[in-house]
Amino acid sequence: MVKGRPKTFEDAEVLEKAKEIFWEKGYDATTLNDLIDGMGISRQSMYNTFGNKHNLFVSCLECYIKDLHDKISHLLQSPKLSTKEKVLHLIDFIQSITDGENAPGCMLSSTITELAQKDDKVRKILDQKYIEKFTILESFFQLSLDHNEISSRLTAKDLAHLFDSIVLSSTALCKLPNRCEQIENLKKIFLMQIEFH
Amino acid sequence: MVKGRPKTFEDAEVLEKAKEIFWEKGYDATTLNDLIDGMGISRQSMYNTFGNKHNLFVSCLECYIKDLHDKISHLLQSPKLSTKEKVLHLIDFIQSITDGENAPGCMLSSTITELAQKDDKVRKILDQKYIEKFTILESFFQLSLDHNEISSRLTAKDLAHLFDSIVLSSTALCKLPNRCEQIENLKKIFLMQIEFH
DNA sequence: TGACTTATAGACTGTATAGTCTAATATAAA
DNA sequence: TTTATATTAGACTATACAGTCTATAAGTCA
Repeated sequence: MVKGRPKTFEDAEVLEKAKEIFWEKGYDATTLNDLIDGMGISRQSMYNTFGNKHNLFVSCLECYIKDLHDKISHLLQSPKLSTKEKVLHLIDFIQSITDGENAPGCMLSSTITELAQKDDKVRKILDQKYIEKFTILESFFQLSLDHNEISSRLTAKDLAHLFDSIVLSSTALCKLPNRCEQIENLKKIFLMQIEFH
Repeated sequence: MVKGRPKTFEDAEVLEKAKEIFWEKGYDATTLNDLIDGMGISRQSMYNTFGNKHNLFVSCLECYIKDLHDKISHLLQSPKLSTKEKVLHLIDFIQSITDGENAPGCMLSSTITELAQKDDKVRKILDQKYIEKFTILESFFQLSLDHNEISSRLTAKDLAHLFDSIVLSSTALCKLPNRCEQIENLKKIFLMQIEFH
């Protein structure tokens, strides 16, 4: 066994809390005090466990994206749902992150805007993971088209691009007051591109 | 006449330079030294003329939006262009701000993401001006539909929302490397929504 | 020339922040 | 009990930044 006092918190748990804070406030606007208050551990424990603010952020971002991809993959592979239901659930996802006052939007999207240009490490992660997410969506639409479950004037790639574009813009729009109607409308426009069989 | 040494710079000229800097780097990431270096005036002159960094930013933002609206209005009212040409020029506008390395995107869009949630004064401006821009676009599409110059499954409002959404998302996407194809594709998708007569 | 205004460089101030260090305490195994 | 590690509070450091102040020069008019 290992000598010494054992850890009194779970890394994954406090990481989750840090993620919520970064997600809500972004990287720069989040101070170390915000973090340690929210994580419920001391400053020293934070540095011992995660190295520094930047490392912690990168871990949070990777955790956020992993959860996101898992959620989307799981949804799109669910055998219980029809293709139409899957698409409607995808769209519910947009609703869930853009609804209400101070909606956080999508952390992947807002990090692109805040950090992609000035932070090389973060840009590499965003670049790679964005492609990954795109591929998940494109494959789903391609399969649905191939199996004749949907048809569209747009290609699978187009549909994935359009969906991503709506997520990106909704993440920005939800920061202005009373843009629900506009986000609603974008969702409707997306659905109009697809006919379900 | 007024006594005293006359101003040696034009407010509008140095404001224009400040605008370029804020447009490229955003509000927080722009330091006062960046500004006075770029504007070519002393720190003191900046404070005498514009008050403080925040005021200067607000002036730049208003100046950016005014230019943008003038440019769009002028384009859409040009008697020399067909409706199709006008739409193609609109789309060229997206190209022009998202093309190349370190493309700045649309300052209105990136300011929404950076400041709309934490800066009341800026939010009010963005909110109001965003509606203004939207109205310009919607009226144009409505007129074009009414005059039977275009037809679409989408309403004028839908088309304006979709166009805005593509500007917003392109402004984010251009901060990741090699996203020209995706932006190209979004433009194509937009054009596919309209039939020109 | 004198009064007035604008300009500039650069020193200075106050504040916020990331990150480090210290001292004291707690827990587990040898 | 000793050794090693974990935890915490909080002091401390270094730095970056917005904004102010000072001293000095320069242009315009009476």
